[in-house]
Amino acid sequence: MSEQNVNTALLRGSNTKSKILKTSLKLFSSKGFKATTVRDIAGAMGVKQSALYNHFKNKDEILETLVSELTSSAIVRIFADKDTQELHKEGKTLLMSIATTFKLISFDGQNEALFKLLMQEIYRNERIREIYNEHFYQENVKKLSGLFFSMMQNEMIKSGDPLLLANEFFSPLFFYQMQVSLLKLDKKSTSSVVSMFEKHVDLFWDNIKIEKQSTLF
Amino acid sequence: MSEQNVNTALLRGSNTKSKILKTSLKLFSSKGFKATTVRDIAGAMGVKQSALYNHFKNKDEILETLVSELTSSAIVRIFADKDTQELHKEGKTLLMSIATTFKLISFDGQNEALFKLLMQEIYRNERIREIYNEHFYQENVKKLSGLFFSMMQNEMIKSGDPLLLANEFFSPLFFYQMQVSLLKLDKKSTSSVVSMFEKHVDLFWDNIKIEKQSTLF
DNA sequence: ATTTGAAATGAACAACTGTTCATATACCGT
DNA sequence: ACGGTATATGAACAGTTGTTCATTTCAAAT
Repeated sequence: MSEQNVNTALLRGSNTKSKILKTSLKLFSSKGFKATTVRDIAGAMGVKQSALYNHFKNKDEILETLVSELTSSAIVRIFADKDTQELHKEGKTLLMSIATTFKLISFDGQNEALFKLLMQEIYRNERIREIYNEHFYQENVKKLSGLFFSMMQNEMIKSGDPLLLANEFFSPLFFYQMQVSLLKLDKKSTSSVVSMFEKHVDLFWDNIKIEKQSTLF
Repeated sequence: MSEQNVNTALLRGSNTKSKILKTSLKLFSSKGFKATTVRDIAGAMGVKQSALYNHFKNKDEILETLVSELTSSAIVRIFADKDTQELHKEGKTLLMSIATTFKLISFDGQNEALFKLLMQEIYRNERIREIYNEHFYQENVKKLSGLFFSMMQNEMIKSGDPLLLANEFFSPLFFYQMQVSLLKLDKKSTSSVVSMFEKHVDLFWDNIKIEKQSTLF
């Protein structure tokens, strides 16, 4: 039975490995890396602690693997599909879709956990700080900056410092995302913060757009 | 010798207690609470671990005491001296002084450590989350909101949603403050971020102010 | 000089930590 | 059916953790 081959091949090997990663991410993101014990992880997946050492050299390697996944996660790839294709969309629509991507991250379990892991370990783990800074912050702000520069040249928005605009557009989105993750921790309502993502884009666009009425003359 | 009395009174009792707090804050804010051992704290102040238990019931009580101090720290009291007296200042000047307060926090050792402690433990410590949310976020945003409302009534700025404006003014300041603390960790230059505090106020004010030229007619 | 009380010490504890390793188990290709 | 390989187990380890406590130190008040 080749079908069973495939099944068991998936069940064996990499399956428990990915289960370890999944369980570890859940625990690390809620208790923190240091406070999570190897026994916690094993216990949560109904296995003895020594079993984990068939898949990972040690506890640190589990974290390192999770951190590596961060690079390819949605958190870091806000512009993933967008970027060039949608560049010719109406300006505000593009900004809104970026804001929505931010917003949705908070409501996907995997991404939310990765974000919480990032926030909790960023002050202790130099590698995480590096990924945050280069991939999450710098890269996205640079792309935003380029986007605003194009918009200025196309006379869609007022001219100014594109990098400043990028930072001012980015930072509230980051802040609201953090607020959502904090509110969800205490099971509080997130609705008022969630609406801020769109309000931010509305206000931001109103402030930078070139008024159409002046094209009359 | 009454002079010696005063000296030894200061040396005894509360002095070692405050030294424990100072040392603990330094260690907690750089390694995290869980990763800092009682032996670390005692060792850093040249004393044996058991000595700490004459001043605090346990390790948690040290953290709780530090967290309590948070409520009265500059981090939480952005509006401390400002508020009512300066309300009649020119609008932009007031906003700029608030932004400067934010900026200066990152460059005062004590406040910087408290901010890092806050950021590192906010996902694990419910009390810290509560203080952050009520005193640092809600309270300041509410005050900002009232400020913008007054400015709208005095026709200093365009009318709109004051709470939205407050959030949009607050969130970049918070973000830049976090950026500074992260850059300083890796001993990187903070100059480009530091200049953002002022640029933020400049741009923000330009967007909300009522153009003076229209008062000509 | 003696008493007193607060603060520091040294030693020890029990619990918990990450990790190792010989052994057992289950499943695959042959 | 068999042998091999990957994975799981049980038990143990050495080190670290927070905390306790009887004893000592030492300056202040009597």
